[in-house]
Amino acid sequence: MSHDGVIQVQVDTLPSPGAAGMSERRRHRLRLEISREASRLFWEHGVAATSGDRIARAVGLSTRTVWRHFRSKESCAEPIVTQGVEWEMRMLRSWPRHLSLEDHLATEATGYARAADAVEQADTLLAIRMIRLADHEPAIRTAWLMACDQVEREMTAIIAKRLGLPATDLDVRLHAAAASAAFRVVNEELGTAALRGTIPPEFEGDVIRYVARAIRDATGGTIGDALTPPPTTPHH
Amino acid sequence: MSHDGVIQVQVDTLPSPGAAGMSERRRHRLRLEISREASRLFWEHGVAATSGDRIARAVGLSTRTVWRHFRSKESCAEPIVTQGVEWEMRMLRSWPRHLSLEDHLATEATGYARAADAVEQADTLLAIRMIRLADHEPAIRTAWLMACDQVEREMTAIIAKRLGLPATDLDVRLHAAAASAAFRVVNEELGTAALRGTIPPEFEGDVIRYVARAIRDATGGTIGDALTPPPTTPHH
DNA sequence: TGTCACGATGTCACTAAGTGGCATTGCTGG
DNA sequence: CCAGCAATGCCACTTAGTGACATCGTGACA
Repeated sequence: MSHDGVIQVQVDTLPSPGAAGMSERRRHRLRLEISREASRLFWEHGVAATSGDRIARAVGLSTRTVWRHFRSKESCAEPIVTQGVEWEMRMLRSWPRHLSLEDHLATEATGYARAADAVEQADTLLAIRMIRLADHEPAIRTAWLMACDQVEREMTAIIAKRLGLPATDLDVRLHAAAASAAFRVVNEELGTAALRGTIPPEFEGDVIRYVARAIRDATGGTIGDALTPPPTTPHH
Repeated sequence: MSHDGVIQVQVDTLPSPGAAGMSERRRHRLRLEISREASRLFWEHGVAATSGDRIARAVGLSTRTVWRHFRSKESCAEPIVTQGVEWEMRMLRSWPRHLSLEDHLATEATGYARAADAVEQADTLLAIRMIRLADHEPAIRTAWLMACDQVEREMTAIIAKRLGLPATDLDVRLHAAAASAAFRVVNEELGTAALRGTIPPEFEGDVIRYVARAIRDATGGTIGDALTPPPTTPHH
């Protein structure tokens, strides 16, 4: 694999005119906009009944341009789905060494709840719907699994850094895989719950603690504790 | 989702003429045969350069028939990939309550090593190659992730049974997800190692024990121990 | 201000992935 | 030997996705 066993797929963007091209930001926004319309159409009419043409028309672009930004119809769902887990990723990325996972999640989550605006909330709803669609639409499931794949990569980097080990270390990869899998399951559960309008009993009271415990369990207890401030004492 | 939050995708077979049609066995064998040729071609020429026509010609069928058995080009890789993890699934399915995971894997693995014939070994090699191809070919990665998805389902059922909990239980799903993720990573690592012809240091001596420990860790220690013979004492 | 450069988009022709419909084959029980 | 039925083949068709080239918009610079 790319470098010693770490699976590395170019996830979506085409050969990426990104570097020297359209500002990353603008490109990203456009992709997101297309993804919004695509997701809406997928949800309303199903994937099969939503053609590339229709997506393009909905967003006011030529079909060709849509294909310039997405390699396939399904992948149009990816940005919305990815964004749906982005804040969780941000949380993990900003997890300082001197906090336990529970504490960090708790502080971040409250901050986020305040910050979320209407557009973000609508996007989150779309993301949830896509995850749910993934149930019966294999094409969308692919997008969801790809997003989870991304999460796993991030998680690998974070865990590697936290333990002071290389990202190729097998234990690191195992923990990252297990932790992100736990994350995925909780997300699926939360998603369906949100659509049903009910909260599953396990989450009563405190989702944060549940997530933190899930990750702690999935990593055999290795990931979750606060580490002593000086960055030289990983206890592996 | 299909029934309360458990993601359930019809993984590959078309609307399945299976029930009243071609004997399951024959259908399965044919799919496997197509998958063999497809995988070989994917490996030798890449996915993009392998058309449905070519696969059909290679296996001696009309293109139309190939599409009758597979919903997409990529999914042609699935049977081979799935079969690559099948024996592991068989192992887990046959895990009796009174053995620890280590002990069970140890006994089963030796039995399997003896039983594997030439065709099986060739298929396994193909499977490994597909997993490796998944690195750079998103289409194939999908197949691999789908296979892992299947493993997770099986794992869910097994764990549920072992713990005496419903398969929809959140803890069960979390453990299953974490365990099968660990499984996946080990498989990826073993695959690349096998192609390199070297054995990663972590596996020195005893892969079995490593796998067992990985699963034990990923489930926070819940899955792995022997349970006392009477089926009424899950210690959760 | 004009124009030059360049990247994004549009247009159109084309390849290839799948699907629907119907004819043909081949097996199986009577 | 025939009736019936599932599997396959064949052909026409739709649609996802690409390549090549024209056009447009914008920003830098004389």
